[in-house]
Amino acid sequence: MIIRLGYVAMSAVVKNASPSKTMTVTSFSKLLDREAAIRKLERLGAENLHNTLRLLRHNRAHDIMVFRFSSRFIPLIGHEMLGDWDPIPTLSAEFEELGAYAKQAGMRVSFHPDHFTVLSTPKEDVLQKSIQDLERHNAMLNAMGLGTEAMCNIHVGGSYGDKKKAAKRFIQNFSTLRPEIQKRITLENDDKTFNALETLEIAETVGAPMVLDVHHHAVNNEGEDVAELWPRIQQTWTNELPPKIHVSSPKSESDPRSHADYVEVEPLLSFLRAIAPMTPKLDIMIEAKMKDEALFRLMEDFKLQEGIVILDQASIQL
DNA sequence: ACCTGTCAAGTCTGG
DNA sequence: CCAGACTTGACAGGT
Repeated sequence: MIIRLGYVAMSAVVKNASPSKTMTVTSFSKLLDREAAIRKLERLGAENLHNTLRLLRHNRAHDIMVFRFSSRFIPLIGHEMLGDWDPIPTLSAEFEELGAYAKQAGMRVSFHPDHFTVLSTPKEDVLQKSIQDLERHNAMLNAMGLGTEAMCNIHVGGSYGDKKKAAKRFIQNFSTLRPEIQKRITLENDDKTFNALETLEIAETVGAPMVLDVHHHAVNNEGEDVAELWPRIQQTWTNELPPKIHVSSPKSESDPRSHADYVEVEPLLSFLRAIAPMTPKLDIMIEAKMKDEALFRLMEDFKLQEGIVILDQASIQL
């Protein structure tokens, strides 16, 4: 099994390279010249995209081929206060440069619209905002010139006291999305509501690939053996992409759901060894506080293990 | 330079 | 029905 490691949005190594500089509504409102205020938002967006390009260069220098973009590239995008302001065409040159770099380097990039995007919601306004959010993420990927291999990972959402009904609503709402958006969605099990098996069943129904979060599974399950679920999870990856999993370690015994600074190698390795015989390729997204620093430390830990071939700075063979 | 409270968005819990 | 927690990086305003 060939495994590639990646990390999320920002670097612990590259300094002053935030991909999510922002502006609050309060400070935007204080600016008297609205046009100038909007230009400022666009400048922040350009800066975030430029910093992200710096991160991609850093990634390439360290053989990191898997990366998730920040969902906060453009401050206040979608806020009702800004009406029909559409900064994506304004920033098309920056988006294009970023996408071209990723594509040329053969990197796997993605988005993870955050928990305000909920397709299981019973509220029409929340649903519409969620769809708009997905549309914006899709538009950014298109502006980067990337195809449907660059995907948006989301959770199923809340249960509203009746998980079965919520799941049905998710499936119904998903089916109303434009096909282009549908093709770009992956579904991830969460740490409180929709567990791995429930998420898998929904993913199978709507035909979306499932991203397994091993840590979420550890804190939200009904006794399922995740290695036993794996063949079904893997089968949701019908496109050419290798399956992707999320990996992190619990912060502490008293706070098992929070993410630790680094990733424990042992529990990860036992899962990887269990699925290796049936999995030719796997991409791992590391979700640790120390970001790429955690990735490098995990690689050091892999080097000390038996039966692992180190392929380069960010990938191994097992 | 450093510290603390606050922040667009949604959901859930508890009062 | 409403306030606060959840979670997170970064702003904003203070010293």
